[in-house]
Amino acid sequence: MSERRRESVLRAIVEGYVSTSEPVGSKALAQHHDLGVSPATIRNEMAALEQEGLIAQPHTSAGRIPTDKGYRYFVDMLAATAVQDSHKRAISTFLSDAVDLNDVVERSVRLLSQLTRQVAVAQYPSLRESPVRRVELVRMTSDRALVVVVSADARVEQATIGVPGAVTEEEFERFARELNEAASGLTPEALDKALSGWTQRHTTQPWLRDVASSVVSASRGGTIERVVFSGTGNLTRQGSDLKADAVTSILDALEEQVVLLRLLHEMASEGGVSVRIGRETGQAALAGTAIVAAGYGTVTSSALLGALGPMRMDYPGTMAAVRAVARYLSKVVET
Amino acid sequence: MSERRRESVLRAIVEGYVSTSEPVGSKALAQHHDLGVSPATIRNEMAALEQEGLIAQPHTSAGRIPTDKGYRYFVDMLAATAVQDSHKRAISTFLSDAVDLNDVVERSVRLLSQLTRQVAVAQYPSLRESPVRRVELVRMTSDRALVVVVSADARVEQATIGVPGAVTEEEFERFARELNEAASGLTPEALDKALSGWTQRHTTQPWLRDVASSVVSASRGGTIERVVFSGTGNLTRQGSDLKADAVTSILDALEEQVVLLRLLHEMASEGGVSVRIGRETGQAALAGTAIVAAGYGTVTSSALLGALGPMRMDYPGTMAAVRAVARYLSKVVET
DNA sequence: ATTGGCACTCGCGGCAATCGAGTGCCAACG
DNA sequence: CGTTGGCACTCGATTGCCGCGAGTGCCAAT
Repeated sequence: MSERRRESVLRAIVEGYVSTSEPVGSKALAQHHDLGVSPATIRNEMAALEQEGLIAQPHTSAGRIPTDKGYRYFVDMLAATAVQDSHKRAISTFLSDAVDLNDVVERSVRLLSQLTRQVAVAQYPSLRESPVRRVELVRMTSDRALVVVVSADARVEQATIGVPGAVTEEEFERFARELNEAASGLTPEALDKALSGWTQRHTTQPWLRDVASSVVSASRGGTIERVVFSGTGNLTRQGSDLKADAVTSILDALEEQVVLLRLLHEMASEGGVSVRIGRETGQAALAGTAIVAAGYGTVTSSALLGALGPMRMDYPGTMAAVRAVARYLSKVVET
Repeated sequence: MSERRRESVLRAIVEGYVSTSEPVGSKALAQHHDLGVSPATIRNEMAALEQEGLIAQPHTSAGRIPTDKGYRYFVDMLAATAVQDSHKRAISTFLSDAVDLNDVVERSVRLLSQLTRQVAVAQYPSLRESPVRRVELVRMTSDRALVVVVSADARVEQATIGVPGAVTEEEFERFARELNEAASGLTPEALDKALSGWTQRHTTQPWLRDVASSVVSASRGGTIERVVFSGTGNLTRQGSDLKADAVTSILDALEEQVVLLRLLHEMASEGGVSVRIGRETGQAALAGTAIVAAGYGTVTSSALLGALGPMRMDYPGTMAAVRAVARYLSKVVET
């Protein structure tokens, strides 16, 4: 009972089940995957694998299918698979003519969902440390103004704040100029100090505090972390194991975002391409599904990109696609 | 055979089928909906309704279900239904503390999906005629700049353009100032003229044309029209008639956006709450589904909001909810 | 350790019988 | 003439049964 062979059997079972979506038995396995052993031997190995909890049989008289643990073992013994050439080409043509960050992320997620035939999710870069490039204060009505913050990496954040009607146009313009001078080029930490100094000098104008705080929050993290997704149709597309109520809870979880964000954060800390299978997600709503994710971006602005689908998933292919898109995305975001 | 009664029968069939999702027969109908007639009479009416193509029977020995046309007739004879008090309260509490337009639209769509238990869709206001409030030109790197346009209704649009490296900081700043002066307060038409004049005066700087065109396109329509949606989980939630492949094509259509946008545009022209049932949508992907939509916003910035679900839908309730949210949304957007 | 053989399990597809909801039609009634 | 009760008929859904075959586990032989 060489360890070697047992792994081959597991691999064959996973591959067989993934491609046919039907439990695979000892006979078919011995025939097709030309490992020079008889069905009986394979049955022995299978029994052992089942003992270890790596495979299971749906009913007594059926073949075996991998369990969560089985998929996990399979993934762990996987060497990195090369990306298909067609995929490579798709990535560069699809992403080359994106116009801004929004567009890049949106295209990426759409592309990834097509390559993997799964639901693709992407978290927007959170831009923790992005310095402020410019701040604009625009008065919209007599009692409301818009704060527009342009960060060094071409992101534009906005917020609405209240302004006392008593503030004249000239005063307002002056404050706007001062603000711009005080804030330009500063990182969030420096910004915080500089602006608190600024508001201190104008204690008669309490609304400036709102302005300052919105600028600071825009520079650090910007808008609330957001997740976009694409390819939800793949969840119900023919060949998906997922039952209707499973799909429902996945869709709900996607829209909830909170659940997903927490999970992605956890995965982010692992580096490289990280995979969560079934229960490993820790989310009841995601039972029966697996997520493949990879970080993208630089140290200063990092986020995640991934694919979500039924546990019965082409892991090598999906991992390769996720890795490739993440890598390409990193390049684009960095420049 | 009073016209009156036949309509009652149709109404009863629709209501029955909507609530139970099972074909309704003459017997059950006579009993539950206390119209003082015998099953036999109802059968006669049913035969007539079937003749007119308003109802149909799935199999010979089953009750009747409404056809597209039947639902349409039902909807047309519907008087406006009052909104539930709980819904009213939900709307004001849910939308009251939204911070900006994005937030308002996002909350609305989420809310509507909860109230109707359908997929809610919303188109962002397209702001056709919104004058420009301010234009900022920010140089990001030596050869790229960001154009930020703030429109009079507090929308911020952005675009990236290329700048020749030869342009100095001083020149750049001067152009930025000129642009701002030339563009402020102008409507798209005036803007177009003013900016073409401006670029004419600087024929040595062809990149200014890019700037001008992005400002103009930002002021009219702004970014590409976008549709957001929420509640996709409702498509597969228990009680939905939709079969898996129907759900797939709906999800695909939602992500496609183009299809949906065209449909919404058509519906926009009808005013009030407009309903499209089954084939009426004109989209093969939306067979078996119905859309209830209403416009929101003012004359200058209008867009649509709606609910999409299986044809077997609570039309009165959905229409009331859509109407209510659209009305509330109009109020918020207007101010 | 591997293998062939063998009895056993059990899901699935096909088939027949039954059931019952619902219909259409017709004759009778006010 | 519209309404109603009665009745024969249709046909999908359910149930029960049977045989098939894939797949297993175990055991004895190599």
